[in-house]
Amino acid sequence: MKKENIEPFFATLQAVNPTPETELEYTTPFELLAAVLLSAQATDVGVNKATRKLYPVANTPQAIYDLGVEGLEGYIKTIGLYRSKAKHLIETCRMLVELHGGEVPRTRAELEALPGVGRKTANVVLNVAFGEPTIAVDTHIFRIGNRTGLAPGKTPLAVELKLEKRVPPAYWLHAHHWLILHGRYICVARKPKCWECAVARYCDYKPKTPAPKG
DNA sequence: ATCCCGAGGG
DNA sequence: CCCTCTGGAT
Repeated sequence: MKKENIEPFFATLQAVNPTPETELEYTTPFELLAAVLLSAQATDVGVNKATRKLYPVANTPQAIYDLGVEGLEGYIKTIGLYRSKAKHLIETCRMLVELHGGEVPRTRAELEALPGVGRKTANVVLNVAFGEPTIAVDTHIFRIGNRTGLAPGKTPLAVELKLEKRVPPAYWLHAHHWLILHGRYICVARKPKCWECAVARYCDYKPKTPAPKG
């Protein structure tokens, strides 16, 4: 993507969706952290389905820790990778209680020290819960960065660093959600819907399949 | 590089 | 059937 197209690319996404938000359901920083941890390689719809049952029963580190691994598994078995997620979330809850007074820490280092929390999850929590201008690179954003030529890179971290170089700082705070929603509904993995894409004119990708009839 | 791993869509 | 979904740990 040409450098001069980056500004109109984001200005257009902003016009389409002025105030983008996560579609994960949460009411506290801890509920958000747990939901994001559970969302790895899973859809937000599937995560919300589980947390709607879990959070009324247990929505604090102590309460979820008290469920135990097998108790927690009962609530999240419909989500992929549920065994490792249950194990990690229980251990994360224990650390939040013992090391952080039951609160969600606000630094990247402290977040990434929690089991099941890597760079992407930490970036989402810093952005959504604490308002920091991080750009979390997930499967959608990694795909869009490479497909459009906005921020090509061989790893998610490389794409993230390139985004911070090329995206105007004014767009950083919401860049993650603009890109993820665009990836979820328009620039989808298999057959991107270029015929209804608002930013196709700025994009390097040339569609291989025509628009469906009707 | 490989493993984990259910649900939904095509 | 195969692919994908807001990855992280080993």
